[in-house]
Amino acid sequence: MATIIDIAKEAGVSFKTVSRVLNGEAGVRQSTRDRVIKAAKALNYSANIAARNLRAKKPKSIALFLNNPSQSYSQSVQLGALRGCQNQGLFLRVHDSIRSKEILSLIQTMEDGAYDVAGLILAPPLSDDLLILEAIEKTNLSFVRLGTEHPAAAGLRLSIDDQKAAQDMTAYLIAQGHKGIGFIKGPDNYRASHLRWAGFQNAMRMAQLDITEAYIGQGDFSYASGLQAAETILTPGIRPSAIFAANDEMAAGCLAAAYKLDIRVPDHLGIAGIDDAPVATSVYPSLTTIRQSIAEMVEKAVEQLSLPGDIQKTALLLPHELIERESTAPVPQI
Amino acid sequence: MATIIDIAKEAGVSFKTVSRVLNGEAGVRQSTRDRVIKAAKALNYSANIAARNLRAKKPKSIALFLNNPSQSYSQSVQLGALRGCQNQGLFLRVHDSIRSKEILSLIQTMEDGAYDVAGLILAPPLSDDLLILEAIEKTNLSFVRLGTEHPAAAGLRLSIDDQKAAQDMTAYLIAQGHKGIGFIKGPDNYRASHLRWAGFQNAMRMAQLDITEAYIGQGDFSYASGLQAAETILTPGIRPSAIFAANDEMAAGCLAAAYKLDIRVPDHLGIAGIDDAPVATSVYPSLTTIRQSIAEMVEKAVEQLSLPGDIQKTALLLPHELIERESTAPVPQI
DNA sequence: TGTTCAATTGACACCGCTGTCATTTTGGCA
DNA sequence: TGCCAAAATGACAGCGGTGTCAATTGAACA
Repeated sequence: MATIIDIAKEAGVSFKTVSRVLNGEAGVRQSTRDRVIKAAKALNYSANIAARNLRAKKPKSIALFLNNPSQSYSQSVQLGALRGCQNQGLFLRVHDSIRSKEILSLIQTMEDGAYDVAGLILAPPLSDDLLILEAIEKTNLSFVRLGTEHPAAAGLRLSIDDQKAAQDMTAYLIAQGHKGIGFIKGPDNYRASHLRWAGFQNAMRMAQLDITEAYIGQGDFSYASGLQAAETILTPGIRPSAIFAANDEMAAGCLAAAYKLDIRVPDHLGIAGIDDAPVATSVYPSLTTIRQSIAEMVEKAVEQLSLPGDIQKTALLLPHELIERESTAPVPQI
Repeated sequence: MATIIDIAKEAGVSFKTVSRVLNGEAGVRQSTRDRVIKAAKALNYSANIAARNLRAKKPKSIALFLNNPSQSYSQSVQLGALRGCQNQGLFLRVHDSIRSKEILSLIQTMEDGAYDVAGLILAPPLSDDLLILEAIEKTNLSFVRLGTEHPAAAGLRLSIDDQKAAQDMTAYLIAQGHKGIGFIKGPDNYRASHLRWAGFQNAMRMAQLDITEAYIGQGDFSYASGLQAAETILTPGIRPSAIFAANDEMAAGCLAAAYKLDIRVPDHLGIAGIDDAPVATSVYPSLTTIRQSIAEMVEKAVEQLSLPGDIQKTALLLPHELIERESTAPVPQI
């Protein structure tokens, strides 16, 4: 375990200069810089983040607020947050499924300096909870909102372009020959729900297809809700030829409903979701979906929060990708 | 953010004494100890792990070797490891699905002091890879092996009682009235595969039921392999009335096979798995399974490795629990 | 009551790094 | 060539703890 002192000796400079180079500070001659970098490489140096943070008096934790019914979503978020914190040498405090009131009082405590938080991360649906947002805005805490682009509050917003994603998927289904397409909405308190719904409507309108009221269901992003909504949609004699669920867990629920009602997928019913959750490839048929890398998004969030200076107050749209799997197929031409 | 110095002032002792109390060291009078603890509580003190590790020169990382085809399993392992490392103030280096040869050379590097590793964690199937185990034993690195109790090498072993778990599940199926029970084995290079298979055999023998060769399949713990194995088992006219898969992903595969072959679950076929993976509750019907807390197990592994002194060289068996869901039901009496 | 030795407690350095500020080089220009 | 400001570099303290070892205290005993 080489230290900057070892490097200093090796390069024949003071350890402070090494510190400068390693932190990319200005005021070091290029030739010196090169020498130091070469020495660091030679000694296979890796910084002691703990010591660095200690002296630099960086805040030492990130608070993650989580309250999502989807287990896989929560897992991904936590994984990403944890990885990001490791990289930045921060501690993560996960606050899972606690009531708004508790969150409010926690925020107050943090504002008072407890836990030495660098910032907060709000996962949906908390990221659009006006009560909470308002409370945070009153403090001077930095925060990142996940899965929303709504400018309801300051703070960086990180999400995919939900509307475009849903539009893409709907267009894909239409291109496959579907005309009567059902949609299962996410819960109202998620901003993404509205955008995905809007994207669906957009694509339908652009293709001059009607949206049939009876084909639209309401879910809460859980498997059970998808199952129930799909059962309601599919039970009458006239049915959609495809159902697009606002997330994968609900899409898995649709699959279950189809199974119960003896409707073959994808032959008689196409099903699509969003998220590319693990479940998408552990069901039969595997789900056509939109991939978004939740873990990476959260990792990025942590990174932003650990940066010095104020956080950007803009929305960052992350890329998404349509993944074609077995749950959809071209509609046979009659 | 109170420091030990604040506590020292509050309690009227030197900061060194505070340090002693906080670390549970001997040689502090009980009355002093009480005073310090009271002061610490009053100031809502929480230790700065970074500073502590810095001076105490604790090793600063844990290496996790991972090579598991099951995504959810890998996720859980990582989540647990990451949490454990956070608590101990350690860094985690995840080495995912790399070849044995690379692992070997990595181990060598670590033995030479690189990364300052406190220890290694081997997730199955690596935890029973004799080549790797042999290489590690030659070093003086501590290590924990997950999902195995086989004394093939030193190092702590952490797992559930796989044999007992499989036996429990089989007995449960038998109690439901099943007589012809199929089994889908895990891959040979997992110790747990053999134990689960043995547990299945045991329970069948104890119930004086024959094991039908044609009802036994071979999988690799992946969804696809479960699907394929189940298709083979279920295609002939005579079929088992239940299939017990050695993990949940394969059980999900069985469900898919049943669906493809138009066999209703649980009415005409019972299906059970092991793990209580997220997928168990995102398929229809939801899977009867054995719950084991993988994340907790790994968290415990990290804890063990961060402890000073040599690691125990025993096997620790963690509790498991049978979860009854929709994929199994009593066999109707004729 | 004085002495002794173990039980307590405290003083101080230092872990690896960054912040501050002083010092040394450097290059431009008269 | 000499001078000076700017650029480059270095010295040193200190972040919040722990390790070492010395100093103090207290109880037991003479």
